[in-house]
Amino acid sequence: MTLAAPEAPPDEAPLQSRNHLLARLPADEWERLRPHLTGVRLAARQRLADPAQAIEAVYFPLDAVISLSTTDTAGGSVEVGSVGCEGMAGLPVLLGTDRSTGRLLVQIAGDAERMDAAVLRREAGRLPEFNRLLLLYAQAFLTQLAQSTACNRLHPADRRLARWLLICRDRLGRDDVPITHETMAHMLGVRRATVTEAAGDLQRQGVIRYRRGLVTVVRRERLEAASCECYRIVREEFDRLLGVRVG
Amino acid sequence: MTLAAPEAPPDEAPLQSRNHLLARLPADEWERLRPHLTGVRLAARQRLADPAQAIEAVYFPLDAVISLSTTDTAGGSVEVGSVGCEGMAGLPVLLGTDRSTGRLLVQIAGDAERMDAAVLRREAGRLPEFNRLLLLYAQAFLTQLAQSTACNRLHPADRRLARWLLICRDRLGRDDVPITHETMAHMLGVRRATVTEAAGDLQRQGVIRYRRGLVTVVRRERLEAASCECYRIVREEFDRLLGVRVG
DNA sequence: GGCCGTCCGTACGACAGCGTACGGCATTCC
DNA sequence: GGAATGCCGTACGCTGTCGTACGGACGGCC
Repeated sequence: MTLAAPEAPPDEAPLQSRNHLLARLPADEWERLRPHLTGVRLAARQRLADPAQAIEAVYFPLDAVISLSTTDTAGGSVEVGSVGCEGMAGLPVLLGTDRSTGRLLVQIAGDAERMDAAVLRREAGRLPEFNRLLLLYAQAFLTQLAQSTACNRLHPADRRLARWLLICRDRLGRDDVPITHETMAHMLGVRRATVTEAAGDLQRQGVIRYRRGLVTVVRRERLEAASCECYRIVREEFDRLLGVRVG
Repeated sequence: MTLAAPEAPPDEAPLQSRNHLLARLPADEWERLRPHLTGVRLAARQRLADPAQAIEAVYFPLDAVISLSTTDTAGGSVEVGSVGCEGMAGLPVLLGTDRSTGRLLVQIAGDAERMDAAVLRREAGRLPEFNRLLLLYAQAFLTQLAQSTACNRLHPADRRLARWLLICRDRLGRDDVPITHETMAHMLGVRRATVTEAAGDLQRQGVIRYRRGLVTVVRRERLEAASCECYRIVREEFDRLLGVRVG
């Protein structure tokens, strides 16, 4: 729910974006970027980029969640990172290439601001604060990947599930997460049955509740206790670098 | 072994660095950076940065190998990425922060060029090609992390060992890799015994040979066949972005 | 030459997670 | 109302990896 500025007619563009990166821009840079942003509605399972394909546009989610996943030739696939209102999908464009490595998939439907890749490249060179913020975000994303690498090796499935749900809740900005066991299994790189068991435990403990494709976080603090430390570590790094509370 | 330019006295600085990033700089930028580089010898197990500590300098390895690893409070630790002559250790400095996330540890002793963090920040802002190359390297490193995240989740220990050995051989630039099973176990995040078994298999197949802390790659192409596809994927991305043959 | 620290081989029980599979229950659509 | 479909619960045997542990071998050092 966006609160329009009191003086402005309700259908005018808001003074500040719901995307945390865009919200931190100084007024002049924000004004300059606004004409290049297009509000779009992203549908669940929509593909925004495929491996080895050119990235046409980058996306600043408002309440959508986009996941970056890698598939191997044997058919296995795992999420390696996710992007919500705290960030931007399409970092390779910023870093100087237009090819995606993984697959960008809309995980949870919602709104986002879209910007042409060419515009991003041009404006990042002209607007110093925009550029600085995006590079800081790249560093935060890198931390997220590094932690996930360790997490996938060291931590059991139930704690990783708790972590994933927390992240998703934060990115989404509300407690109702529309998602199925099947999808979570793909994200975590485990069997669906493993998710069912772990989620069942969490539900019996009253931490979450769910039914047919809708998970509800009931006790956030206990979910955090059930998750591995990777959640806290990455979150604190985002706070430190970008000063955004992602939850 | 560096070949000095024929006309120059043998003890003068070489015309081009053995570090692939530095080697790709145009002459003017290289000349400008050279005074700020200090050749250092890195000893095995030396720590170049610790979690949450300020990064004082970045390193461009010549034939040393530096690994970035993450430790969790339970004591587990895994390598999340490694840096050799193809890159630079200390990306956070480029991206706008001076705090390290993981631990930078010298994996294999060797030479490197050292540059003060402050100098890197300043010169990256002034030398466009230097800046461009470093950002491309950041993207390549990101790909490496993403692939490792998936790899740790999807692939069995023996294939990951083969991959790790290949990477290390490439970064080092020769077939003799001075390393113990214990250290490899730490890097892969597995038991020492698991490494012993997997390495024993490779030795029996004549792919590698080893004795007391020295692994020798005998048949490179068969090692590549034994490794998971992650090796090839990351290598091709490095080639594509930076045009360096890392092996 | 003998000692000792480091490094490697091997073994055994335990267990998390896998692959597969079947059945029940909610929706939705006819 | 009935059928089809998607989603979730549960089960069973299996495999990779773990934790631990002991013994042997190499190499440096006194």
